[in-house]
Amino acid sequence: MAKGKTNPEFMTGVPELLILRLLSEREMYGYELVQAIEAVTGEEIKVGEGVVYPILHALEAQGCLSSKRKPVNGRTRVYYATTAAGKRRLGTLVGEWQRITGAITLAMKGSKHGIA
Amino acid sequence: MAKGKTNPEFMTGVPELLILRLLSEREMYGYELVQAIEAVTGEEIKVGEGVVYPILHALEAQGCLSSKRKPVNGRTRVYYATTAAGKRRLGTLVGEWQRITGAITLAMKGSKHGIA
DNA sequence: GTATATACCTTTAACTACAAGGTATGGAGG
DNA sequence: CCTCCATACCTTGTAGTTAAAGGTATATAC
Repeated sequence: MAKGKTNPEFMTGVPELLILRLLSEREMYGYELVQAIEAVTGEEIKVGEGVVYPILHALEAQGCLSSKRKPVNGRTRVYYATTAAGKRRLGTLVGEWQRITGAITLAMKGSKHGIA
Repeated sequence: MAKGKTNPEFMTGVPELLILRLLSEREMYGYELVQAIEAVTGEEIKVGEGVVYPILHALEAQGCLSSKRKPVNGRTRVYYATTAAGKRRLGTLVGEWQRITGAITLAMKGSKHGIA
């Protein structure tokens, strides 16, 4: 099936980070997360449902998320919220993100392609 | 063989970015790059030879790098240097990196897990 | 002579994002 | 009524990537 490029540069772990970040503010459902990610990143990052749902299921299986089904207008929504383990996981990911970005910024210094 | 975790968070594309960045300053050989990456990132990022060599070969196949063999003390070193295409590729990657980090910074704002 | 550092390389495994589909309901437009 | 689109859930298959673990070989140090 898939023809387009997979695993684009610098995207590994980003969907999980954004999902945990958004759910740490308020509970949301999958379809809502897809649009919320686009919104909070200024339309720069877009993830499909095929990315979001597997991550939600995996995080729930790990105990990082809790879910509850809510019927709304005949449709069923599955709302997810972060657990204590989920907040710890988010903290870990944020730390990793800062570690990597810090290292890259350091490595890029003093170049015409420099970042900082 | 492999048992440990592969594809760690936020690392996709990072080795290629660092390799192109280092080679844009001066020509280097594979074994040297492994240690240089560790050095310029303040020991935060370490990549093995099994990561570096395949990337060097792929970039050369794409015309982003040129190579020349130099015998040194009985051993053979393969020095790589960036071509014009390699510099363009580096520019693209840096742009992507800034786009993603900018988007994440935006998304993380106003949280206790915030970045900026 | 044995171990370590140098220097090249490949193979295997695990993970991940993405595309492309599939199912189903409700509302709007013709 | 019928079609289309948005909503809302989901799975499957593929390609690309890193990392670990090997394999080969030479020079130097102990």
